[in-house]
Amino acid sequence: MKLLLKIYRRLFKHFGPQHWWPGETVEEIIIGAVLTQNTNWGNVERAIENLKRADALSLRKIVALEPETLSTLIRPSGYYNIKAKRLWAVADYFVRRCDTDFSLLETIPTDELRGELLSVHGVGRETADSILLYALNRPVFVVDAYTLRVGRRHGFLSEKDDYESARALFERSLKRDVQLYNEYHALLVRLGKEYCRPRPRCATCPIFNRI
DNA sequence: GACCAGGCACATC
DNA sequence: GATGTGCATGGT
Repeated sequence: MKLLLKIYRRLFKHFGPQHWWPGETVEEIIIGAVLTQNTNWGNVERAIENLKRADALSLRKIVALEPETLSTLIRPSGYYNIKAKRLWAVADYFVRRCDTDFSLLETIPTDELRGELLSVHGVGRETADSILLYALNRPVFVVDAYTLRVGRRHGFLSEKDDYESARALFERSLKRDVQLYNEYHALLVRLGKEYCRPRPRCATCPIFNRI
């Protein structure tokens, strides 16, 4: 069996399903994908809670907010001035593109949609791919800091691997499956948080030591 | 107090 | 194309 599938099965057996993305609606997932950039998810939840209380947890509401109001609401998620601009740009894109009726995007090829997202200010590869996979159910493998750290430390990625080469490895090693990509990424984050931290280095990884 | 957290744009070489 | 820097809150 392929190594990456074997690793997935071990992770799943050890941790169980992770129930990602932790968001109630498509729009909440998109908003969270921007707010979580280089930021602890707990802080993102506070920001989302603020938006909810202000009845502004929707892309249409966000484009209508004053910049200062938006940055104040999302303040707990950090980088709030920058993220206010990014979140507004993403909201503006989806409002213009489909008026937040996401079913209208279903006929657009994934690569094309990815290109559009990457052209939006504040949307890089991980944010684009998180939106594609978790909000729009496209089979794109999301790479992040955890993926690279786990992969390099345990030898299935090299130091020279970057975002795109890591994504290519996962996508050619696994069947093209939204649910599999969803769960796998979430499990890698879980492993990265609990065991595969920057320091101290984990001496007894419960997953990889037994492969 | 240091380190970390589900990145990105921009400047500079 | 590679590398460095600013952005900021809140938990450990």
